[in-house]
Order: sequence, then structure tokens, then C-alpha cells
Amino acid sequence: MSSNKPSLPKGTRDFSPSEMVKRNYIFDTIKSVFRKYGYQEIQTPSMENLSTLTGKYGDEGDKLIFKILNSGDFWAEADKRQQNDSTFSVNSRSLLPLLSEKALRYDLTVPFARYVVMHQNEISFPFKRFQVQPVWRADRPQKGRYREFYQCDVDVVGSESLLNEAEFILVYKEALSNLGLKDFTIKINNRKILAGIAEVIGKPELIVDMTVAIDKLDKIGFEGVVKELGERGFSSDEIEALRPAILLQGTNEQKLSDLRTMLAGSEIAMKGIEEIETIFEYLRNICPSFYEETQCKLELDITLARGLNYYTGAIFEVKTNEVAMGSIGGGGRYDDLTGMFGLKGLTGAGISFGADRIYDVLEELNLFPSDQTIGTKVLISNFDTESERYALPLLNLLRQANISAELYPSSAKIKKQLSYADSKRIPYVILLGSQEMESGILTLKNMETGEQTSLSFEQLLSYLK
RNA sequence: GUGGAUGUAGCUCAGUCGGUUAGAGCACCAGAUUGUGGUUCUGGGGGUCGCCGGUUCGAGCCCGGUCUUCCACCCCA
Repeated sequence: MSSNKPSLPKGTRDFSPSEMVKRNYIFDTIKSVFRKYGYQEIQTPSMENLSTLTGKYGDEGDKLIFKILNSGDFWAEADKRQQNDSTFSVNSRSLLPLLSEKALRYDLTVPFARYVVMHQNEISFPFKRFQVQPVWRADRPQKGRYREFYQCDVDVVGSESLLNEAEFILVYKEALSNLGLKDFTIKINNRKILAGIAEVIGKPELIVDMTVAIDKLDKIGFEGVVKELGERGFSSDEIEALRPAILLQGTNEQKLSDLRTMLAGSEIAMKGIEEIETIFEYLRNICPSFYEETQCKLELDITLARGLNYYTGAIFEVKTNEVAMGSIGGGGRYDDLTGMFGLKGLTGAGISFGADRIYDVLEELNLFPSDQTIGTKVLISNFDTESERYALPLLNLLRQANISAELYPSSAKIKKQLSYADSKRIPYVILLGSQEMESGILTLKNMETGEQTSLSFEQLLSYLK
């Protein structure tokens, strides 16, 4: 490519009309489920103060935040600082606030926490909100991974009830089923159980290393996990003690019962186990048939570790079993996210749908409905200035009747006008030339069958409605 | 951030051993057809072979560098 040709920043994409139709189908489906469960929509700015975002996602996460360059001459500013303040030394850290004080949002959860703190006086708790907006991450793109992508989040703050967690599972099930997915698994775990395991083997401070390692079980196998645990500072005795937890088998009930025995000495683990059981019980009471449906599997998975930097209770992750793709959703409970912004004692929980990955999945499985692509329903052909003048009021009447219509804007060859209708998949064309103007009877062409019928305008209106 | 591939027309890709004017399919435009598309036929436009340098009588092809994209790791939706 020569250098003067335009290109896109790495990991970003244009969305053409046909793609937007499909994307809106996903957003509309998910949003309508959110609304049905009582969540209200908000939006927040694309950019936040850098200080709002840093330190919330861990060291790895902080590196992936897109920072926005300040306007102005940071170098001159640094000079001035040095002259006025002898303790000011020029290095990457001291320069950063001069270089950048804003950043693109990395997810929707932290901006939401910021929103809650700033609007606490107008919010009545518990506050159930949903938010569908793009987020940006500066990592290397690959399959199913973009630098700009949309998240669809639902969160509730100010409610400890595990009913919220149970409802998240139902939201996942309903939204993904409505999108046509036929085999997906919602994995659930609890940070408290993980903490309990780390406690029982005597390494509570290594909980993050432990979970990062066992999270890779399905990818690198048990031997790989053992190796990684060793590298992360676990002795072979401790690894041996972890074995039964990592290799937990059976139904959710069996797993819970095994965990109860295994972690009997840990108060926090018991709390986590009880929480999972309560969630399951809510589900049974809300939806007795939940476990009988085959398309959506709910699986307690002790190796599931996510966003440990702020989750404190339940953790969720959703995967489709129909195509190879990373997770298409995730979430959990975070007890003190607003605490970072000075509002203590407010618990929250939420889940997220990865719309771009869901798009890729639906595309691969050919699950987009075909009737979604129709925009304009009828095109009025344009033979000459006279027929154009004749067509204008008809165009208006069609639109007043709520029929999506357009008039070809110039008297190009009919061949070209029909090709245009064809490429836009417009199902009907009104042929309007001297014959039609004389008789007042219009010719309606069905673009799919090629059939042409002669109709009065009134007949045509009721036909197209 | 680490490792591996890739780059030729708008898109997908051929291009032999280094040898004349770099090709195909699709897409686009026009004509066959001055009131009929999606099929067909004919013709047409479109290229700094990613970029910079080197080797050579001669480079799309070989060498060095650089950038891009893709794949994997880390991490994640």
C-alpha cells in the first residue's frame, strides 16, 4: 500500500450498513431483556480522567489503557515546573500528568462506579442500570479481540441480595437464547471459595497466583498447572493439597458437597459455598425448569478466575460450545468498588455481554435473521423530470403511510435504477412513466419474482402496508 | 511486552530458475438492450508489487532494515 492511502488504527473497524443491521439486532435483543428485568439505561463519556481509571484493573490492565495526549506544550510546562520547584525531576512518572490527564474508558464498570458516587443523591437504591457503549483497550488484536469493542453491561448497586446474581443468570440465558444460541455454558465461581482454598493450604497471600494458574487447567492440563504453581511459589505439598480442588468432578451439588468437606476449616469458604447454594435455590424457585433446558448449562467451576482486582463474591463467565471463541460474557460481585471514589459500604454486582464476539459467533453459525436486512421497501423509478414531479407527492404519501420509500434521484437508465434496487435489496419498484401517468394506474414490480402488477395508488398502498 | 508468519488491482489470490509491456476471479463502469435488475456475452478503467536501502547487466522474486496485518503467549470481552 502506498503511504497516501487511508487506513484504520490497529484493531478498529468500520461497520457498513449490512453490518449495522446485524449489530443493532444484537443490541436491541440484549437491551430489551435488560429492560424487561427492570434495568435503566445510562451513558457515560468516552473519556474519563486518567486518575479515575488507573489502579482499578491491576498492572496489566493499566498498561492497556489508552491515554489521551494533553493539548499544549508539555515540554515547556516541565521546564517551568523545574524552575519553580527544585524537587521536580524529569522522569516518565513525573512527566505523565503533564502529558496526559484523560483516557478512553477501559470498561463500563469503573465509569459506572464513578457515576454512582457523583450522582448518589439523585439515585434511589438499589439502582439497576444498563449501559451499551464502546470501550478501548491497547492490546494486540487477534481473533475475537479488538482495540475498540462494545460491552453491554447490567449492574445493580446497593443490594446485597443474591437474587441479583440469580437474575443475571436468567438474563444471560434469555438474551443468548433469544439470539439463537443453542448450546452455551454459564460458569459460576465465588471469590470467597478461592480465598478459602488459599487459606486452607496456608498461602492466603498467593490467592491471585493460585487462581491465575488453575484458571489455565482446560488449556494446559493438570501437569501444566502443577508446573505453573511451582513457578509461582507453591511447594509440592501445597500443590498436592490443591489437587482435589482443581480436579473437582461431578454435578454442581456433588462439587458443593465435596468442597464443604474439603474446606470445612475455612469460614470464608463456607460463606462462598452458601452463597452459591442460595443462588441455585433462587433459580429453582424462580424457574423450576431451569436445569431441564439443554441449551444453557450452569456449571460450578472452581478454576474460573476473572478480574480478581475487584470481584469479591460470585464470578461469572459465559462460553458458547458451538464455536471456538473466548468468553462472550462475564461479571461478578464487587463489594467496594465505589469505595475507591469515597463512597463506602455500597455493594454492587454486574455482568457484561461482549457484543463483538457474539457478532462473530452468530456470523459463524449463520444465526442472523434474513428479514432484518430490509430497509427501503419500495423504490419509485425516475424516467424524466415530468415523472419525477408526478412521483413526489406519491413519495410523500407512501412515507405518511409509514412505508419506507425512496425516489431514484435522477432519471438514469432504468437498468441502473433496477440494479440499484437490487443491490439495496429493495423488494418493490414502482415503474412510473408516460403510460402510467396517462392512465393513473401504476406498475409495481416485485423484485424477487420479477412479476409486475398494475394497481391504483390506493391499491398499491394497502398492498405494501 | 515476548515469539512466529504475512504484505502483488477495491476484495480474494496466481506469478516458474532473477529476464520483454505483472496476471486471474470477484467487484466497478460502459455496450449488446432509448421502459426492466439479479443470468449471459463483449469491451473498459484500475498497480510506486507495503516502504527504504543493497546485490545484479537486469529484482514482484535474492539480502538487510523498517512498517503493517494476522496467529500464538501474557492478559482479556
